[in-house]
Amino acid sequence: MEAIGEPNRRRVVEVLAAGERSAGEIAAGFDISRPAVSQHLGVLVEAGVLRVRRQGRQRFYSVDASALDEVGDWLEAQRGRWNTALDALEQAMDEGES
Amino acid sequence: MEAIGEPNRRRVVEVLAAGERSAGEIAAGFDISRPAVSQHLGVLVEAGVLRVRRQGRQRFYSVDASALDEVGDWLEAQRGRWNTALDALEQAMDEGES
DNA sequence: CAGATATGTAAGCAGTGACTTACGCATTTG
DNA sequence: CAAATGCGTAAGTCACTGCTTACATATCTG
Repeated sequence: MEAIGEPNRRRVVEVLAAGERSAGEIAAGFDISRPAVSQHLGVLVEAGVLRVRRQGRQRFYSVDASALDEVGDWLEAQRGRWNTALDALEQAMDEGES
Repeated sequence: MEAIGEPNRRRVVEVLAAGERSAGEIAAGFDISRPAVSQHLGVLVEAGVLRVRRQGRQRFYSVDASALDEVGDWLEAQRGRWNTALDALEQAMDEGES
């Protein structure tokens, strides 16, 4: 789930949150080249965050609903790590201020 | 505040949460070389997360209490970014499931 | 069928960041 | 004062990652 650490990929997810879009439509909203976006899409699909639906010569991407949980868990894990440090700090500070 | 994104640096903060330590003491707890730790310490000081106190030939590092807030803010900002995406997603899912 | 369209893939470049070794500088110690 | 100790700095390596420019592939369209 490290896939969602990249800003552009986060944006892709945000865009797709509004609904299914074709690769071209998605890429149109970015300044980077279309292949670059395509690569990001590939990473996200690989990570299970997105799904692809082929229709004719187009490919429609959408967020995999089940990924919601995973993303949430990942977020929590990230938070948890820091909270470990923060908690220790706060505690130390409180004690030290005596 | 990007400084605290690196795992080893996070560990440094955790270690220092227990109290002030000399550079050598800190480095002893890591597998990487002493200079590498020194560099991490430098970054953290530069970022305002740590303070240094020179005493003789030793340098004692400790967490800067005021950094607590900044770290917290940074964490919140990170969360916020993702929540933007997550909120949109959840909303879209809820609507879509009709 | 030939050309256009929609998209992925390959290959390579460039920036970044963490790490290592080597070295320099101050401070303590015998 | 010379050696030892505690650290930081310099310089260079390496891996990773995102980007770009070709190029390949599949599908429509006239």
